[in-house]
Amino acid sequence: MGKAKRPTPDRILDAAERLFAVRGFYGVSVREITSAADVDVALVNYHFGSKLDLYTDVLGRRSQLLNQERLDMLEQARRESHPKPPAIEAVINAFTYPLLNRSARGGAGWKSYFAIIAQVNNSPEFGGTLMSQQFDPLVQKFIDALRDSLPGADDRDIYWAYHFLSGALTLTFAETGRIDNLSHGLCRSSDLDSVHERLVPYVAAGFRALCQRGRQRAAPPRRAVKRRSPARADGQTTEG
Amino acid sequence: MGKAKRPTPDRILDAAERLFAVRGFYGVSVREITSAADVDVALVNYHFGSKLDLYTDVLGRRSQLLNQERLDMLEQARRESHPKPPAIEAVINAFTYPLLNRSARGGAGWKSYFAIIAQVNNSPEFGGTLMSQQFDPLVQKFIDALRDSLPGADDRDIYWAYHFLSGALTLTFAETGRIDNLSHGLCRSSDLDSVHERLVPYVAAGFRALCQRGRQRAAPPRRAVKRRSPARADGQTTEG
DNA sequence: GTCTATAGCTTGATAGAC
DNA sequence: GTCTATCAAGCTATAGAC
Repeated sequence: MGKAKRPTPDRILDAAERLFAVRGFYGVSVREITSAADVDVALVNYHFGSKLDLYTDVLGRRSQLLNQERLDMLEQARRESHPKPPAIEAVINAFTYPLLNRSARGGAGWKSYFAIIAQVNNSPEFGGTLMSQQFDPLVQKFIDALRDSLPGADDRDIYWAYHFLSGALTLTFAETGRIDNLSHGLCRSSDLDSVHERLVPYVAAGFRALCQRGRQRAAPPRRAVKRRSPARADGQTTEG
Repeated sequence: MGKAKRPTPDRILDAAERLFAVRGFYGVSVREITSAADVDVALVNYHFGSKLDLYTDVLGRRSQLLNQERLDMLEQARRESHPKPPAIEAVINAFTYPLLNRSARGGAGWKSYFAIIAQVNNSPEFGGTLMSQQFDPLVQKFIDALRDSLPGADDRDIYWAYHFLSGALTLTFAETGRIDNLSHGLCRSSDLDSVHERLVPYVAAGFRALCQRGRQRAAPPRRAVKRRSPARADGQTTEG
């Protein structure tokens, strides 16, 4: 970017984003942030308030923009398939593509943002509140779209299937390098195009398998779902 | 449990586990841990060494036991279907059931342990090293089993599909309460039996969809997110 | 094995000068 | 808007008495 000095609040947000991405909320001190941003310590308090206020502002800055993109893409998918509901692949693509695209090609700031999202989503302390605050209105709209695209599905199956999608997606954002170790370099955490190419069909198949379970419809879906094989090795039951 | 006082190292591990589960490695001080364990501050250093040593010991204590259970279950699935490889449902069940069962019915300590795993898995700092250290030898065996059960599959598809499973599973462990908010109480984070019932068919369908995909040619270049760009509403390809 | 004591720093937050 | 100065509290780690 240009050599012109960015406004102080932006400098603080940028530095905070970069540092929080690696060590999380508690692993970074306000002093480290202001030091990296090359501004005075007191300015965090002046511009943002508490450290937690800064943390939420770091997330909100990009979440807002992102949610608009995803909503636009969902609306477009709906328009294009109207009057029928779009295929779930299109819905899942609208949900995931803007994220993976920004992380892959949006620059270091976006990558840091997504790494923070991965941690927040999996935090017992912040996950329930912060994630819901940033994303739930949007997610509700996607849940509605999935419901339209999966007629007759049980809502509980849709919510859990969404939960699995959320976990797979945010672990991807963490880019921990673990799949690099595991695959001896065959796959790379940073290769988000490979992820996107696979995540959509994987998740779509999962949604269909769950939501078509137990349905006694005569009309055959596009693809038969294989019967589950009960591999309860220890004889215990897992269901109440 | 017995009223007899537990050994100091166990008291420290228990308290550390409980506190790390909520606020993570940096969000908890050694003093908080020893205070909760009702032992002296200096005893962490004496019994474990550094704070990070304690953290890894908290994980190792249960990971070891768990991995043995999962391996036993995998071997049993293999024996039962021999000479054919087991269905992938059986492999995925052996991978996930011991975890979800321990978290659901193993008591508070296990729940805390899994909450820590969720955070570590999604941590750019610890995810690559700590998770690999605790689980990769086991995961390699499961990857081999999946390969046997999915003849002809591309290894990259297997690794990425495993990655998606890992993310879905560990987000479940975090039990953040977010799905409770989202579903207005219809689903509950703590209802791990509902998770297990759905995770296995979901993941199995995802594996099959990925690994049985026709050999696809190179992906088309990525499109911009803007309105005029088609959103792949047809679901034919996921490359957006 | 346990505890006292402490070294040496760092923490988040802010009051008040400019 | 920025900076100096400071607060009261907390931090990890350890040496040394018992």
